[in-house]
Amino acid sequence: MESQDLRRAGLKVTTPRLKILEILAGSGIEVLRHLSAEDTYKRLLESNEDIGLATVYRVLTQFEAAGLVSRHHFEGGTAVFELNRGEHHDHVVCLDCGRVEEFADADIEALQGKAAERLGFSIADHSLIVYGHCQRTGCAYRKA
Amino acid sequence: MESQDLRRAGLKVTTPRLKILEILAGSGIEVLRHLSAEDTYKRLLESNEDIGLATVYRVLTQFEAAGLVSRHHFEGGTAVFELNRGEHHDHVVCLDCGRVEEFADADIEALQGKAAERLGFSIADHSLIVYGHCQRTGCAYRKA
DNA sequence: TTTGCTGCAAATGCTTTGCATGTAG
DNA sequence: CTACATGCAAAGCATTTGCAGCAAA
Repeated sequence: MESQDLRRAGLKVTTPRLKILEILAGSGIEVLRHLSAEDTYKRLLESNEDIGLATVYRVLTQFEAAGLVSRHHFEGGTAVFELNRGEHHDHVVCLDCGRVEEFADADIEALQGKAAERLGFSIADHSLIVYGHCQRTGCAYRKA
Repeated sequence: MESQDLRRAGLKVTTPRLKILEILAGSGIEVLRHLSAEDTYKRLLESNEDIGLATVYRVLTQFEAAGLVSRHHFEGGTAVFELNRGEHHDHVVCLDCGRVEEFADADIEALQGKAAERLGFSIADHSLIVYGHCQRTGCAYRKA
């Protein structure tokens, strides 16, 4: 039950929070994993939920603070959110169709860490995004 | 002469463009290498230049299109610009003082490339930003 | 009941644009 | 002279916030 996650995060269990968590968790489909606030809002409307956009932003921000979701800034001024599933990973974004794929590479992580240490930094976080073009059928239809 | 760079980029040589290029190039000091539009604008005012903020944005955007500068989105909603000096590099940003350091790592580049290819992407670009805390004297005074 | 949540509308911060004027080539 | 640049003010977007009403515990 998702209510547990909310309680554990010290948040009251409310409809908006449950529904948003559901939407983030429900779309197991990888292409739909990364949602903007607006995307999430639209999904809520489609589900006939009467939840304001401001609440969506508030809830997503709280989820982020609670460690339930991650916020990413892919290019285009709009932030996207994704449910945390434990393991860290980086992203590849298709410039044509917006498709987002994930990958994890321990070697890259290690090298990053070394580079930052060499400069006298203790690492708190990092963001690695590769932009490219995917060679998939159906590509380019989402951006249009 | 910097006018050459402008002409080569197909841009008319005007005072705003020259001054902005100067500011970006002039501050060889590494800490001052990454400037927001607002930062740049303030420098212009300090130099008694009567140039509007809108022009700063326009010029920086043109410079980016011409390949003269790169735009980065470090966390915080504000874009920063940096003069291109040929070699690609990544960034480490101090969360306390905002200091930005650069590093280049061919191994990371190669691994990124492989990861993206494995997913069926041809790479166009990428952004790697490490956030951390620098252990420097004077740290934490810039953010305040 | 009490504390914390929500919706709405207004405010914010960064960036872009329309338009009349100015200027490089 | 002509095309492109600039300045200013207004518009645009994504996101945040103030506040009165609501709801979870």
